[in-house]
Amino acid sequence: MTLSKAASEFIVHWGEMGSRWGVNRTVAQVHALLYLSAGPLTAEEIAETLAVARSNVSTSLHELQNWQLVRATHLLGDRRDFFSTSHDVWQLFFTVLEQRVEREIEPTIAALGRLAVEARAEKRTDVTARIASMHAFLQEMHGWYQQMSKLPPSTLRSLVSLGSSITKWLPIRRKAKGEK
Amino acid sequence: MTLSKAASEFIVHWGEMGSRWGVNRTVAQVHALLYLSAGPLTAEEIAETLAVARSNVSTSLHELQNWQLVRATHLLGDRRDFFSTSHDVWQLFFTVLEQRVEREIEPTIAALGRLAVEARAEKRTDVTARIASMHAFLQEMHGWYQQMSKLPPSTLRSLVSLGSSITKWLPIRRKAKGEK
DNA sequence: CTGTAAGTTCAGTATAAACAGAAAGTACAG
DNA sequence: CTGTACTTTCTGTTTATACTGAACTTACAG
Repeated sequence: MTLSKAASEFIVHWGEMGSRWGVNRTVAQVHALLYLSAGPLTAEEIAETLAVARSNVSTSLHELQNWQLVRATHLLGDRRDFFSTSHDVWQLFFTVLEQRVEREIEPTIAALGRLAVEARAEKRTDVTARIASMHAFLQEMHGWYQQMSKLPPSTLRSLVSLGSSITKWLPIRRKAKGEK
Repeated sequence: MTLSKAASEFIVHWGEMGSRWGVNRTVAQVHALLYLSAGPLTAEEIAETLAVARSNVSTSLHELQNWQLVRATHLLGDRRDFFSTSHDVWQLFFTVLEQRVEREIEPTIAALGRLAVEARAEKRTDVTARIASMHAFLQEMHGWYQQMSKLPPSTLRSLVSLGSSITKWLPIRRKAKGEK
């Protein structure tokens, strides 16, 4: 399979973006290719198109499957695995978000909770306060994320398209005297 | 300066988190140290505390200053630079967000805009649609981000603590017949 | 069984990034 | 000026990770 110029540039750019966000370049490129592809592809096709080793594609596809971003499908009378990803960008976004929250944010919150207790035991008041602030912040954001993730996608999209005009609907909140 | 166990673990964890999100480990550790520190520190102190080369600290501090996360201050009669960062987690979060949006998201949106035009010219209808969807998604999120970033911090924090209950305040929205 | 096509795992190599240490630069005190 | 304290820049080395190619495994057709 040969790529159009635009497709190829898209894939290259996606690979670079991946690198900047801690995602393996090949993994990101494989995902980008599947995203652009009209139908499922075999590992062989992916390796040829991206000009990387078959083994590298195998590993990357496993990684993407672990991230729940790619799934394998089969054709009657064909032993090969066919791989595909969602074309729904919102869904992709939430999958990645969900995975990163689960793998990185939640363990970090747990760790900070422990560290705050530890710091307090060490009587380092300032350090304790700093760790606790970070912990509280992550917990608050996480709580918000969890509530948002439970809303139906259509509501979520409405909230995003409303933007800051959402504040118009809220009960009026004014700063009390002396409140900073 | 010697670190308490909790402080040291916090810094190590922060360094690891940095790595996973495409931030240099030392850069993340220096920032974590400054975050925990009650007052400004010299590069020398930072290098000793983290046990890394002075030159590495110098580079990392420059990087952090480019990211607007750290600033240098001075003491009368002291030629050394003293470095510090905000202790306000929300502010730190928004600074990082702002920088990453500026450096990565905005250029990506621009690139996708160009690629969508290019794909259309190549008459690759499916690829065009896929690139355009990604472009539209990023634009929508970016628009939302921009509006949110203009709200006063207190309003923003209220929105986060409201969570999904915000939907209660919205004009009732029901799915029209046949709407999916 | 045997051969072939597909998929996976593994060991070694290559690459890019991080890092240290040395060298150079800068600012100022005396 | 000269020496010292501090900072930056540069070069070579180290390290971590990505990646390849080969060996190995599995499944199945003939």
